[in-house]
Amino acid sequence: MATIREIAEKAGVSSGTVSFILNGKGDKMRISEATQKRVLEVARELGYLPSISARRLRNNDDNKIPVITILWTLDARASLISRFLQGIQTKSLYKDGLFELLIQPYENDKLNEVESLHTGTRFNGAIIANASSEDLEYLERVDLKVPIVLYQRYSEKFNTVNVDSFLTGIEVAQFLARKGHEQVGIVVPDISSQAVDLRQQGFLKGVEECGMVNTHIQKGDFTEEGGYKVIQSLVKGSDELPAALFFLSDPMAMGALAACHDNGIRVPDDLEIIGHDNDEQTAYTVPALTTVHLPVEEMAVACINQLMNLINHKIQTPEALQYKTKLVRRTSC
Amino acid sequence: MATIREIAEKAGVSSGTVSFILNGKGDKMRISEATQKRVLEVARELGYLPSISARRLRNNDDNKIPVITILWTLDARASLISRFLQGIQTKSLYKDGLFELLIQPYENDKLNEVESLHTGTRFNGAIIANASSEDLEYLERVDLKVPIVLYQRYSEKFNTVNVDSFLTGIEVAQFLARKGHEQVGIVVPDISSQAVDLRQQGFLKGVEECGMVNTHIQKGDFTEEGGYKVIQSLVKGSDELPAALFFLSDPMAMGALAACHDNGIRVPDDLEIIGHDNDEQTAYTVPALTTVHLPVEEMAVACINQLMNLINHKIQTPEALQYKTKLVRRTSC
DNA sequence: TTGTACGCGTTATCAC
DNA sequence: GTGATAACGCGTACAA
Repeated sequence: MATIREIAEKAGVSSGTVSFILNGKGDKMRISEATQKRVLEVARELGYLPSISARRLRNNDDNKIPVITILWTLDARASLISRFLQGIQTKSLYKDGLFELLIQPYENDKLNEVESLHTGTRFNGAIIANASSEDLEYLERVDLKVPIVLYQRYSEKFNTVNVDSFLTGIEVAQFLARKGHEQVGIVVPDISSQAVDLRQQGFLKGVEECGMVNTHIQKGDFTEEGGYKVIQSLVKGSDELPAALFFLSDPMAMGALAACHDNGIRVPDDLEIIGHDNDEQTAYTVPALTTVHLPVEEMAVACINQLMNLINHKIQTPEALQYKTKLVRRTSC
Repeated sequence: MATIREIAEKAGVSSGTVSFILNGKGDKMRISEATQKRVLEVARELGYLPSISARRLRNNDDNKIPVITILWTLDARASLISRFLQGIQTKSLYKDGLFELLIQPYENDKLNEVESLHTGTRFNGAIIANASSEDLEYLERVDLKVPIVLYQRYSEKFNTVNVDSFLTGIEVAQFLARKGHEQVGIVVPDISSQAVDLRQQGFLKGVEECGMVNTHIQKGDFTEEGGYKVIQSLVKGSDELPAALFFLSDPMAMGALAACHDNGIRVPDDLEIIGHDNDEQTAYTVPALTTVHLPVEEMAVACINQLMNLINHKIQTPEALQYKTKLVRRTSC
């Protein structure tokens, strides 16, 4: 809270002297031991916290390259950020030194508490990931001072990098229909998400169009445990199991695989399971998980490029980039 | 690159006018359409990038609460950050609003390229995670302008939050000995890491002390794929399999589980597998993975607390906090 | 629309 | 030997 000048006054020296001492240049500047000690003491008393922006402004290491921030939710989905970063890394986008990258965690549904979106005092541009419906509505409503790219969400107001989630749902349904299934189900993580909603709608539409029956819509926590519990409750219930279950998140599908194993349900013989995202681990589950590949890495690169173009005034009106998902067939389905 | 004043000059207006226009207050300030257009045009030409530190300094939203940065490597271990964040989140440390948290990715072995450690122009304090031996050596050598806490590393120069990795190695060996095994092996990720080295040394020491024989020291990539390949090469080799294999990383152990399944090696009957870290997924592998619990969540909280105390001048001399690992018995071993 | 004081740490110049 | 003074970086906002 205290500034260098307040310390100076209280210690009876000049602000320059304080600066030297606080930066360990006291000896070099031949400032007496006594003064140094006194100043350090006062700084401690006053709880001195250096102003990093003043330093930065003075040092001129600002304003050369833009600071890009990824706003990522601080919940179970935090683990998904690693693929996003890998995408940025492998394209050597990062090494070119054209921007500085930071990740800022925020609480789901509380994007409105990220004030720097209005003040513009933290970054030159932001990629917003996993925005909940509430967060999205907030974004539509307010005026932001900083260019933004939305990842995996759609909006007419902003630049977006997305995938056709509705189509994905349809395609998964069609895939299951081609395999000859009649009764299928879907498991949905209990988070508010445009992408999840669309996948579900697409799937249900596809199921109907293909003449199948959707017997289960289960909700659960967006974790392995959530998926595990879904299977447990299905087993305990009296209902017949569907032929296949589409999990809208890989971690949930992995939990389900474990639950099937524990309950003696053979996958894919007794129940087929299909996940979504194609997380790194899914190729190494037992049995290997069939899942929908989400091109996270490419989308990450696209987000950065879009944002850089926005920051560099190369884009005027919002663009919506669309990527394609792809079914990865392994053994669980 | 261009400042507001340069734009003003080129557009033939004052800097205040430019500021108003660039912030969308042109209409409110009743600045003519023509001028607004001209200024916007010049700003685009000059590639104007607002100085966020100047804004921040002016807005006085600096200097209230400290900015804490987590320096995390931008490699396969990026996924491990989620547990670290969960620890901070659940303790509501984050919600108290006593600090601002950022994650800054850096390249393994290139901590020296993170200049803000010297300039102090980005954050008030940093938690450094996963420092490689090279990075650690660098830290020992240079003078930093910012308080630091090392996570999972030990150094006399800095505050550290750690675990006794050597002891962990010994304890795992003793555990295997108690199970009556004679021939065991260890699988090590090929990254330079103090913690990994110590675990390995401890394990080998323990193996010897317990009268067992270490038959394999395998290296591999720090990923599921790396673990998978280790098993593959063991299978192809002519050597007999050891009774148990200690993987120094859970993802590798999970890959190994998959490889065993694919090669008809029954776990734990033919080969026992034990991992390290107790990642979220390990409870849901098939079979469930026995592993060493690393108290990441508690350590994360400790890191933040230590760093805050450092920033608030409450700690003078380096402290080394020590946490305990714990074996989590499941079915793979 | 303009002029300008301000926020705060840094450092080169100057003084005793 | 010890330390003071003041210009500077750049966007903001208020008085004029």
